[in-house]
Amino acid sequence: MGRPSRSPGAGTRDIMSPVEADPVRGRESTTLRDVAAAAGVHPATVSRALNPDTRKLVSSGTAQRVLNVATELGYRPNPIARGLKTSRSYTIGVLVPDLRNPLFPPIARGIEDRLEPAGYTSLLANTDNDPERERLSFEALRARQVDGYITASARREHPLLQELAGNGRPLILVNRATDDAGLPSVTPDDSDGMRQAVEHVAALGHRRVAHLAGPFELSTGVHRQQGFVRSMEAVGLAVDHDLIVSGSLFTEAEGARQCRELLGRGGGFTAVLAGNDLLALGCIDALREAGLDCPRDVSVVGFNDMDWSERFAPPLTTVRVPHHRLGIAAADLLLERLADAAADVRHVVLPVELIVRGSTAPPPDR
Amino acid sequence: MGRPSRSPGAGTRDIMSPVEADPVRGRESTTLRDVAAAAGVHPATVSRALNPDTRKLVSSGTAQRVLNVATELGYRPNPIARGLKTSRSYTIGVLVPDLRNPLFPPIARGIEDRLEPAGYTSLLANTDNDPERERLSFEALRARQVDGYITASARREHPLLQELAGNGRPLILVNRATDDAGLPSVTPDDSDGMRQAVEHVAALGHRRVAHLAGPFELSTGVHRQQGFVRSMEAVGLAVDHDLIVSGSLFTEAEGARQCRELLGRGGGFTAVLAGNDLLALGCIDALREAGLDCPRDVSVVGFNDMDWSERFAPPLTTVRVPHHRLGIAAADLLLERLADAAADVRHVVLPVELIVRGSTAPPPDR
DNA sequence: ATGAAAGCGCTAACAG
DNA sequence: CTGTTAGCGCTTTCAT
Repeated sequence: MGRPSRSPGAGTRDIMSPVEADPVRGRESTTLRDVAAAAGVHPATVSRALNPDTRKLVSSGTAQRVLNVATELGYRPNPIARGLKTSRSYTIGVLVPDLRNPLFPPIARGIEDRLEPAGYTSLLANTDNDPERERLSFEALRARQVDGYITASARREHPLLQELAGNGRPLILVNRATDDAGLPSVTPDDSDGMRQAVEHVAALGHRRVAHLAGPFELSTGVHRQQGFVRSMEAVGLAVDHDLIVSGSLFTEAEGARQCRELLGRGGGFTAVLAGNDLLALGCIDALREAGLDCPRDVSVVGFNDMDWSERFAPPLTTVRVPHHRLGIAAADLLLERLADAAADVRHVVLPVELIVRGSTAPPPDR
Repeated sequence: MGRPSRSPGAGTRDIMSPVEADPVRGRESTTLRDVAAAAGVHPATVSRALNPDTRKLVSSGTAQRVLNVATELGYRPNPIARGLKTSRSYTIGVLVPDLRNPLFPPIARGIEDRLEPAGYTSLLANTDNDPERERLSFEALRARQVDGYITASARREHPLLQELAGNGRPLILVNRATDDAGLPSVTPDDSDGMRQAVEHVAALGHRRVAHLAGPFELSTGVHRQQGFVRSMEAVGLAVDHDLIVSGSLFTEAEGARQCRELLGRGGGFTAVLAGNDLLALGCIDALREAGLDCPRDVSVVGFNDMDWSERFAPPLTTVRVPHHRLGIAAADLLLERLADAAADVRHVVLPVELIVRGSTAPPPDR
């Protein structure tokens, strides 16, 4: 307040509030035309002066003046109008199965962190892994004229995504990929994560190692399972197919069910590598139900390193997936294709890291 | 394919693919004009026929025909163009401090769940509790012509929000409120939650009860603190101001710091009621550092019932806040004001419920 | 009940 | 360098 630094000689209209040029009904925002009128130039000139890409088309004198007038008037370009003309909305659609799954907030955040400096905003939609809902969400986003999509909802076979790929707007897959390599993707190194987990329990002395597989229709489900099988062989452990139980969901309840099934098959395992953390959590519950302690009787390894896994009882040994960076990388890929629609289709695979905590220990003595 | 139901006499152009009227360059989507041309009516008529609110202005015959043609051509209205005309975007801006804070995903999800059936999409932005970032986010949302805002980022004194309130677009507060009651809000019953927590530990036999307060500039911080003081008095326990330690953040690190401060003051407490779960978690850590066990030596109660609190070591006794419903209610309030800008400013307070788990127990014997 | 015409705010040729 | 002229796709008077 009372700061004197206002340019004094801005004409003779100092009787009016200089900034509030609008009539009383007020809320109409100032438009390009208003700026043009105030600066004494044509609207098109204002447009050119205000857009960095075209600014060089206008004399730096007028450009400066226009800029000043614009800020003075508090001019805010209307991207809707611009979008109508340019058919770009500077909005991108982000689809996730469910934001409440702890995996997705960091991914979404990573996407936003990368997109925002580039002038893009993201429209987030939850699909609940429901194809119908997903289709609707894509429609809604498409209707909003998003410039591109990033989805974390891919299944290995996913006709809808194929279809969208030909749609004209770029589509990036994050966390999960389709079998068809036609779509750019950013995924964690699932099989290497499993390798680290296998080597860890093998080093602890476990020989009978079980795997709780994730859904087969998801890349994360199969890649981790494949990684498990291959790494077991690589470290010279027998792969007993009775010790691999398939799952249809990545949930705690499913993990518990799988674990019970495993136990029902006769058990005899001392370590369980789960397809993800929720499965691992459910597994630990089922073990406890059966009177088995983790890690004393059975070691359990998760996958993802979801938030607070270090606080669980026991603290979870798990493979850390850099979800935030997954989001950043996906946004990068999208930006790349937005700039050049013919850019190569890339598949970025991010390294993962085993975090050893309290849910793994040497096998019990015989 | 091959369906015969196409009006036969639509000219003589049956030599062209009937559906794919677009030239090969294809991806131009079909517009109102295309539908009009195909239906043999004026674009304005199509507009009227397609909009439920104006459909009655057109004969049911033409309306039906237009509708058919529209679906046949796969017509999708362009909300951008419509928005330019009507200055409504059917988009609402949602601001949260950080999506990675487990509080906010369920709120965001609740908002989406309620808004989507009403035809609205939400634009989500993270503010990191940074006023500058918040201002930028609001600008970005405003620029996108959102029809309204819901923010979970309110501080008790919040000039920016006051300012926005007069902005013409409705603004709803969720989870946290401002001191100024001028803005509609949906909040948990913070003081009642504290009452339940106080009564719980009192019933267990605790007399020396401490409070780790949340940030004073947040309504959740003060209301819980006030609830603490009042309820302590109500149950006849002394409020020792040495047992109330203020905090400046809702984080685990801050909770640990507060707890150490409490310990440094001489201790003598047997229960700690934390301003939220993260504070409680940090507190338990600091207790452990000091060689104290929760709940054997000190009982701890959190606030929020964040996901997986039942899995922590020890499972957290905490006050459950219905975050998803908070989001739904906030969306309701917004919809209400969108329909009637002069609707009363309401303040919805949602009930909360103490969930007793393993972090509370009777005080140790002397 | 429908058509004509204008325009939301902006950008993109095309002139000059 | 800057002004003219259209027009993005839709809605809305105003006529008819």
